[in-house]
Amino acid sequence: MVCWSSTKLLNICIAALCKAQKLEKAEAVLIDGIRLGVLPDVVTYNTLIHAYCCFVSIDAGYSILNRMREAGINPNVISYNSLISGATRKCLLSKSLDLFQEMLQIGIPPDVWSYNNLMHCLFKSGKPDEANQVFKDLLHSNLSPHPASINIMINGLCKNGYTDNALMLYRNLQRHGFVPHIVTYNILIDGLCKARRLGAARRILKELGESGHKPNAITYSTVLKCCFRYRQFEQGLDILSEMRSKGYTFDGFGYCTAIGALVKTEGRLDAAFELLDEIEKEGLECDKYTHTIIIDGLCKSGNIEGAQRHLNFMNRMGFGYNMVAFNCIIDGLCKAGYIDHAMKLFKSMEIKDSVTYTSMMYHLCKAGRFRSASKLLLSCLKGGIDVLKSTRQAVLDGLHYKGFISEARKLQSKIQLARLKR
DNA sequence: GTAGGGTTAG
Repeated sequence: MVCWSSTKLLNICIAALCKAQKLEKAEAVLIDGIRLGVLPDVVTYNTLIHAYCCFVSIDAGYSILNRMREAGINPNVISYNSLISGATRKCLLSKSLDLFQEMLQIGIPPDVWSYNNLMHCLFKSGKPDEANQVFKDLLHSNLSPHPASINIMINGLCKNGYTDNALMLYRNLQRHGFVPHIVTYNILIDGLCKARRLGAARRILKELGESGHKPNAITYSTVLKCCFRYRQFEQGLDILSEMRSKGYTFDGFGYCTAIGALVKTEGRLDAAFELLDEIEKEGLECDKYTHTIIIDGLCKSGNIEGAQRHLNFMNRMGFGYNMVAFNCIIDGLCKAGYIDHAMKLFKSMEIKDSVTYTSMMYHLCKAGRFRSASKLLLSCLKGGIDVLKSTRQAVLDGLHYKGFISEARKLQSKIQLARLKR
């Protein structure tokens, strides 16, 4: 009795450490436990398998399976499901299939989640026919499908371009008493939107309203994304205000979707800034990607000072070094004709990438400053930074055009040398 | 355990 409860304690402790990604500590606790006579059980090892699959690798998870066998504990369906779901997450189809097969061979009967994971993995790997076969196997087995099985099917069919089949399956199941969940509605709305089937998407949205389920944050960001994708800006903004008036919950993700779409598709910075205010009021967070889209939008609209101010604002907010924003500002400065200013900023940057270089070189070439561009190209070659072929060519052509033939030849040979080294 | 993504050059 004492032993049983101490194993349970051990498991709670290991589970907490695994959840915090402290795998080494979890292992240490396991070793200490064994030394004190607390025997790990199948739950202990399954917890470790799950954690290793999540944070290390499937192979690391599998080695725990071997360790548990050596300790005289037989793996169960949960051990295998953890491995298969890990493989599914990483889209390792052959591993998923092997594990499923292995499970059957050693006589562990798969449960509905084994099937679900396998279906999901097949869909993610672009094998809808095979996934459909697994679904049929599930229906013919003595197991009953979980609501998630249906969702995985509908989602997989949509993602693989079989929106009609997804809709047919949905209607068919409904006739047989299937009650869709909010997840099902969201999957269908997204799938139909992406397939440009807006009428059908609207019908599902209406059904969702009539079902008694409440649309959630995912529903809204899906619908919003769809509105902006098809340039229905006013409708998108209407949906936003409708949500506000009805007091629906909306998360930062949804706001970011809306802001990004507004700026990228039509340069609607006014509306974007309004939403940014609203995010703050709601106590939600806007991520660095969305802030960077705003900075780029400001640059593209010619408001480089505004972009600079927004970058300063990001710094004050505690966002780290934002190379992409610098790249946007450099590009904006060049396009506005302030190449020297851009060059100064370029030189001050702590970290640069191929975009920084490509952008700067392109504009130097455009301004006829081929020798400066050539210098930058040389430092790219030295630093192993990739540059677009067209930009490389522009530098070479420019040197030729200006009559710097020997410089062009030297550069050409250095480009070839760099290519050979790779 | 299944649903909504992402930033910059050319």
